[in-house]
Amino acid sequence: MNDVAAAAGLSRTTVSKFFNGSATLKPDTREKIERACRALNYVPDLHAVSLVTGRSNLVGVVLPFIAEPFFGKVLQLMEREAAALGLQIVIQASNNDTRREAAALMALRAMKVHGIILTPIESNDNRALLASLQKEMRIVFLDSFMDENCHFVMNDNHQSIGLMVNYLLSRNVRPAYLGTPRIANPSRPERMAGYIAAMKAAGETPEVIPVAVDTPTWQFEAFAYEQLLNWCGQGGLRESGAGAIMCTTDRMAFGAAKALRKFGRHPGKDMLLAGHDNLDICEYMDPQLTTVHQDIERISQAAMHFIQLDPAELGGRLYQQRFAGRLVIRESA
Amino acid sequence: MNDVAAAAGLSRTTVSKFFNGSATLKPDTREKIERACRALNYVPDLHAVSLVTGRSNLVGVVLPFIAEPFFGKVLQLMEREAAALGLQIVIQASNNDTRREAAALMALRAMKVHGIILTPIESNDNRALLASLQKEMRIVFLDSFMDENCHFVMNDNHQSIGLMVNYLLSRNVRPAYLGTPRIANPSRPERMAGYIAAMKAAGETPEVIPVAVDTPTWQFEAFAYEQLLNWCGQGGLRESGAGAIMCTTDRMAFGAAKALRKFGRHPGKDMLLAGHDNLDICEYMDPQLTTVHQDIERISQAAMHFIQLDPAELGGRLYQQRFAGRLVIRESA
DNA sequence: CTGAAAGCGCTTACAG
DNA sequence: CTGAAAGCGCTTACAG
Repeated sequence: MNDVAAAAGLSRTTVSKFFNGSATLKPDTREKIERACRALNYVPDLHAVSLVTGRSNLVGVVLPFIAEPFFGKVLQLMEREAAALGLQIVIQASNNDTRREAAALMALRAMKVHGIILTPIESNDNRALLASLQKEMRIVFLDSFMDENCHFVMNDNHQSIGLMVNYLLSRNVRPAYLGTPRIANPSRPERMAGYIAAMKAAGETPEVIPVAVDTPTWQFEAFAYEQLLNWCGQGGLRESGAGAIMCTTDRMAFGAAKALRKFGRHPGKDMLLAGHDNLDICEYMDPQLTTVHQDIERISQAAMHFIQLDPAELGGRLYQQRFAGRLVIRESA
Repeated sequence: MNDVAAAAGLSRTTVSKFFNGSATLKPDTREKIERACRALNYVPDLHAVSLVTGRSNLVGVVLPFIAEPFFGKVLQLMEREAAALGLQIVIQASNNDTRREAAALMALRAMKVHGIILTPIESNDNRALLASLQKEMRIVFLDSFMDENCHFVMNDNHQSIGLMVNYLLSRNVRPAYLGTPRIANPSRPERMAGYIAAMKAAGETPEVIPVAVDTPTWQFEAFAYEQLLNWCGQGGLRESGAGAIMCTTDRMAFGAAKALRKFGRHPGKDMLLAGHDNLDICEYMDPQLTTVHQDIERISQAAMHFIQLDPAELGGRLYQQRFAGRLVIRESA
């Protein structure tokens, strides 16, 4: 910066003002600085800036897994938002390990990140840590949270599940429900409750497919495949009278389809099948998967919007947003 | 840090040594410091550390897209490596836009990142920028590069494609080849050359499916679907005599399967179908996709290994690694 | 609109 | 093994 100031024949203060967007600089001065920067290939040292200002242009994102298609898409959308705001994303995966999650959070704190976007693991291990962190920095929960007393952005599960139940009923089939493994809070109970409520509202008896092993796995396809195989093996298909299997995620529907085929069924023909999320790959499954689109565009936008929000604007209120899903009808139902 | 030093009754120098892993501290001293840190909930300010040391624990990763399943998986694996090395990943997506790519690179430079892992866009726009950046910082190319004069880690395309050609020939079918859209350099020409070479070596005539519009798209499924639809529509299926469609990526195989079905073919039965990469979803396609597994575990590891390598260890040599693929036989071929 | 000065929280020789 | 001092590259009142 000294060099730039010297080359431009100005003081460091003036150069600093230039980078902080001061409107009081003469066009002439600006140009001199721009020229000097270009000549010296100068870019301000962000660590020095962060040290003195006490904040950085970094935003931390902590997700259970990065390669999970839903999270991958959300991350990509958030990156676009971040870039537009001049923010950089530091990405960490907790890998469903509470210690990794805690370490990631602490590292982000040491970096004085602008804020944190977090999809927490379903566990109480980091409850205290999170509670104290929430006091000193901006933290918004995405898709999942510990308790209602936080900022969050997520899908409107009640609405989106209701949409699918009613659509399936309108096709004159009774959907049996296959729920998520024990990982996503509060989406798991919310979606289940949404299914039950919508069925009852329509005067139908809900049928939740029993889950043999309720381990907190992220292998949705394998989980659904095994649970449904089990159910079919025990005569569930015969006894149930359900005309559709309604899954809480697309990935589960992919596993369910495989299990149905194994039992000689043709998903979309003699047994309707529905997912939830609208992953890109749905269009290329056979049959193409009918699902509900989560509004990940707005979810991602809202999360990043919160990060750059001046806390004063919230006026002490909690930032809590739920976005409505949209039915996407394809071949499977 | 002053507070910690005071609380522990020591000087800042000593506390600093503690964090920099000096072995010359008395156990007694260490414990005092640890206690003080815990009491004060202290973590060193990384920006101050970076400012004075001139380097950070940040590593920049620039990919064309984050939600691309292959990149998502690689990113996840790299994050795990980074965490183990005490590094943090700053992720940026170029979105196939050279200006975004240039901006990402400059931002990473301003952050004094430890190094950059880059999958460049196929374009010459940032050639000069990259050349100058390569001189001042560690940059390793992943899966793709501009010219051979760089550090890179990637799949051994010649080997992996040859593997599939020979497998298909061993099943007594002649594979026609559907190549990647114009985006991946040098993988696209390498794989094509690998196919042609393997066919010729086996005494067979190569058959490359002509591509109508060679736009640089990342919509692999849609691209393959359209190209194959075109080809089938023009009687390619009838005239070719090929017994298998060999695709350069799994995602293309998904699109190809859809096109084949549209023309009344049954992938895996009356027309074999093969992919490349071994995405997780392959197992849940119908038919399950036969493919070749890219060794993304080692590719990711090697990339991160390079980042934390002391340049002196290279002794001026280029770090260039190609990893062999592995055949994964399922139902489609 | 511009300049001189203090300070952000650390590390690193250097001296003891 | 520990302490006093300088300095990393910026920003921010403050004075002109």
